[in-house]
This record gives sequence, C-alpha cells and structure tokens, in this order.
Amino acid sequence: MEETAPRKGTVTQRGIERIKAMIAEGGLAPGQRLPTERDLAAQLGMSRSSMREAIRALTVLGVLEARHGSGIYVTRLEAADLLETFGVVADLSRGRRLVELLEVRRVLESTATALAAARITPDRLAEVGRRLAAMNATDDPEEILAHDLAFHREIAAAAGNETMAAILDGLSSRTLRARVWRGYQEEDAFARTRREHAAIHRALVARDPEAARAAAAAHVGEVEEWLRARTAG
Amino acid sequence: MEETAPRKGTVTQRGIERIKAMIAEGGLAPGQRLPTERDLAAQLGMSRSSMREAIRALTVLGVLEARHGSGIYVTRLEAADLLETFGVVADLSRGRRLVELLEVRRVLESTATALAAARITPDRLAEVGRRLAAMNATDDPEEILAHDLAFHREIAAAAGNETMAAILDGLSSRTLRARVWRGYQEEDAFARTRREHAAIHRALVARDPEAARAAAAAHVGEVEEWLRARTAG
DNA sequence: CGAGCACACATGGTCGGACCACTTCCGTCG
DNA sequence: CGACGGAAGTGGTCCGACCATGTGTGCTCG
Repeated sequence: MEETAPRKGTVTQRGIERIKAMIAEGGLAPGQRLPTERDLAAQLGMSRSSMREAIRALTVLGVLEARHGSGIYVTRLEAADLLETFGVVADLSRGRRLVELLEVRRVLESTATALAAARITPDRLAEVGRRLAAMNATDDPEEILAHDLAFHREIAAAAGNETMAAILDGLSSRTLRARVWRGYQEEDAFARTRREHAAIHRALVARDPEAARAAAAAHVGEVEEWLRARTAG
Repeated sequence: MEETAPRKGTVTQRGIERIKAMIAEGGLAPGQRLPTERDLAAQLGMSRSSMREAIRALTVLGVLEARHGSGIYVTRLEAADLLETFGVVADLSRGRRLVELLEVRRVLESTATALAAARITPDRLAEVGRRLAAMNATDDPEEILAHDLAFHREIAAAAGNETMAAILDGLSSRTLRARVWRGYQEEDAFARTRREHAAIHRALVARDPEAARAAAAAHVGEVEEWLRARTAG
C-alpha cells in the first residue's frame, strides 16, 4: 500500500505525474479513453477535486482532452497538440524576450525555408504562390495578416518537420503577430515585406535552399532589427 | 453585468483567460501577489473550485506560483519559467518526433554555439573547460551525463539568448537524455563523443564561430543519425 | 527595554457530496 | 424499419468543511 504514496509534493502533483507516467510507459495510447474522473480518483487514492485539477493541468498542456458527457481522452500527442502552450510564452513576452523569440524564429524559419526549397511539392508550392498573390491583392490588414500566416505555415509544413512547424506556429501566434506588426507595418513596411515575400517565393520556385535560407533570414531579421531598436530606444 | 460573462467555453477556461489577460495588459506584474483564491473567485463570479483549476493550469504553465500558507504570485515570467513545459513534450515524444526534436536541437545548438564562440567570457570558457575535463575523468554514466548537460548549458547561456537557452534546456531534459543516450552510449560512442566535445571546446577557445557551428551540428547530428536509423529500422 | 517564542489568523490544499449540462445508447413507438 | 424519447453515464460547477503551512502579532522572559 505504501508504494502508491510516493509522498511527493501535493496530491494533485502526484496525480499529474502518475498519469504522465502511464502515458510515457505506454499504458495509455494516443486517442485512448481514460477511466472516469471518479474511477481515476479512486484508483490513485485521491478526491475527485484533486484529480480534476490534475486532469485540467494535463489538458492545458495538450496531453489530455476532456469531452463533456463523453469522457477523457489522450490526445493524438502530435507536435501541434503538445506545443500549443508555446503561444502562451509568446503572448506573455515583452521587450528583450520578444527580440530573443524573434531571433529563435529567424534561425528556425530560415532553416525550414531552406528545407522547403528542396522538398516542397508542386501542389504546395502553388498554394504558397496563391497566398502571396492574395496578400498583395488586398489592403485590409486583417486579411494580409491571415495570408501572411498561411504563407509561412505552408512553407514550414513543406519542410517536413512537424515539430519545427509547430514551434514556428507558436512563435507566430495570431495575437503576437498582431501586437508586433501593428507598429511595424505602420511605418510603410508593406512594400518591403512584399519584396521579401517575393524573394522567398522565388527561391522556392528555383529550388535554391541557400537563397531561400538567406531570404527567410533577411525577412525575419528586418522585423527583429526594427523591434530591437524600438526596445532599446 | 453582461460584460463579465463572455460566455466562452467553460467557466474555468474563462478564469484562465482573464488572469492571463490581466498579466498581459500589465495589471499584474512579475513577482506580484494575487488576491486570495476566494477573493479572485468572487471577483470573476465563479466558485473557488473552478478558480483553483484555473490557477493550477497557470501554475503548470509557469505563469503563476502558489505558496502554501502565503498566497499566489506571478512568477518572474522569465524564459526558463515559461518554457519549463517544453520538457513534457520531450518526455512524451517517441519515434519520428524524437528525431524531429533532435533536428530542432541541432539547428538551435549549432547557432547557440556559434554565438557563444564570439561572446563567451573567459570565466565561462574556463567553466566549460572544467566540465569537459570532468567528463573525461570519469566512467560513471550518471556523472558523465550531468557534466554533459552542464557543458552544453554553459555554452547556451554564453550565447546571450536566454529564450534559446531555455528551449535547448527543455530539448535536453534529463529524462530524455537518459532515455536516448542509454542506447547510444552502449555502442562505445564514448570516444566519439569526447572527440566531438573537444572539437567544440577548441572552436570556442579559438573564437571561431564557423568552426563552433560545424562542430556542434556534427555532434548533435551524430546522435540524430543514430536515432534516425534506429527508428526507421 | 529588547529579543525570542508561542499562539492566532490568513491562505492554499484536500475532501466529500450535491446538482447541472451534455453525450451516448438503447428501448419504444409509429 | 426508422425515428423519437428517455435513462444512464460522464464531465462541469458549486458549496461547505476541514487540514497544513506560512506569517504576523503580542506576550513573556531575560
């Protein structure tokens, strides 16, 4: 009996660890349904309240998914599920850390774009082209932002590394982008942005990884430099 | 009255969003203490149970910190706090995604090492050297692992990008490392690893960013390739 | 008068139960 | 045979009580 009580921190914390361990050790497969909250609580010897807190914690981490009236399920455990919380980091970042996040994005985005240049399929490349055209065809900031996000998302997906794509997605969360770009694009950066996007697209069409890497790095680097100056000043 | 009820999903979810918003909008500064659970629940018009779940969720995300008997506080909101959850991703990753994580690490680690070559201070460089020596002076896998982690951590810190360092930390969580390296080092990879670490250190001493980048990429790439072969086969 | 200690209080942690909201499934009725 | 409706199951919310721990206060003793 004493083995069920590792006496580690709070009861809820123990619940989190136990469930995480079950998944890590293969006892719970992706998509599988868990016992009910009541049963789980009984199994691990804790109250339903504490178990609910544990479940809620794993839910926000993208590990579990609770469906009202149906049950609790393990998510697919794909990169996109687990890295959703990355958006929180981006949303809560200010000043210096925002610049650091953009530096990370520059490194990853340039690599992803280079990989995409070598691997992208004609279909996806066409979609990237459509996004570019749509972006240049409107003046509505909201619409531009949406196409911009899709443009980079397609490229990241084409790189063939879902984990990297998911991280980049978090680093370009809609709210973050809206926050940073509001100021950036006010300084008539539209023309420059269009030129940079065109350069990226051109490199992809030419299947030139080095050019793609450089174009992507320059693109993110522009925003990075602007933000750096704005933060320091 | 209706403005306090955005009618968004569950009550708990609303609580999470509200607190997050307070922090994002500057109403709650890092390190600041929040009202008590009971007061917060009353303010946002929900039960203490639901509020507790919201607080627990933000606690695991590294946004809040609950101190028993004292109160609830906003964390320092540093990169290390918010990116702690990255370790969960690493711990729950298997097969293909593990390779992808290592690919991300290779990209970031090589960049961080290159930056470190240009920026590292003599003190920190000396510490890196000590870790290298300690790593080569023992045969205890546990001790080697500890020094190995510290070796890379020092370098990442020297790169001057705390966010990048925190991500790399998550990508090299102790449990992940133990899992992957157990198999890797069984294949007498000790000698190769030592050579690679020495090469990285040499590049840092020479203040040669390009050599540092190449050495770090090769180092991580070795493990990556081994894991890729092992996963595919 | 000052230092140290013990107690009371505030606060987060846990528990149990009750009820609500939604989903699912099965039996019934047309 | 199909559609409808209800019953059971399950997560969501709320309440109230009590426990465990940290904090501050006021008392006591030197």
